[in-house]
Amino acid sequence: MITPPTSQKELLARCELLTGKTLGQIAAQLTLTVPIDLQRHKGWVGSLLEKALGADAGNLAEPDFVALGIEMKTLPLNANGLPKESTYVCTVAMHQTGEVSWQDSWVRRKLAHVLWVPVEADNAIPLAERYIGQAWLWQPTPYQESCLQRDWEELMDRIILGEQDEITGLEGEYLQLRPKAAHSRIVAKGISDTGTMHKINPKGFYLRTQFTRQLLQNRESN
DNA sequence: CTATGATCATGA
DNA sequence: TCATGATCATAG
Repeated sequence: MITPPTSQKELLARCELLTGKTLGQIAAQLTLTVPIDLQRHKGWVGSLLEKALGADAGNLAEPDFVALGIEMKTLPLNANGLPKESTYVCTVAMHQTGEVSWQDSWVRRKLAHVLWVPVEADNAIPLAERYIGQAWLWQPTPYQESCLQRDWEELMDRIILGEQDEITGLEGEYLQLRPKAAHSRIVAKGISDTGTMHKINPKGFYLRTQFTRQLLQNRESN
């Protein structure tokens, strides 16, 4: 187990050591085996890089680097070097609905300070041969945050009205709400328009690739 | 079940 | 081709 970085500088220094390495090389250093593909190991790349960088939050609802308050996200890149998938942020909180503000929302806390780690994700490249790109730290600009806040407030308004089941991934310019569960039959507690609990399929917030593509493009300014 | 980490797979 | 909805693994 690698000790957590004690400073932002140390974290970035560790990232530099990973830049230009392959997933196979990193796995070898940690004595881990590389799966054939990600079909049954969807979170493998993220977990590998967390271990390599010394993330210590485990599966707690905390930023990956607890002391630094920094969340790490891998950014899967397609053959053109652009983000390939949306980025999961967190599940929608179904408790305390009606009294959550953007300022203390889970989404805002998660995205307050993010270490983005680009990783090749073109399926034509064997997993072990995929390269790590240069990671960078990001904090939302006031404009970016206002966009996220607007999407979040629109979605939360509907959830508070008990319309969570009607929300589709089509809504939200940069932040969307999509299913997030082991499968579509699992149920969680939700809230109806009358304020009573009922069963619904859990959903989570995701950043659209359009948003992360802009972050990648503007990464020098962050 | 909920949290962590995400990508898969299919329809449009 | 690409985004939405569905799904996979693991820990507690």
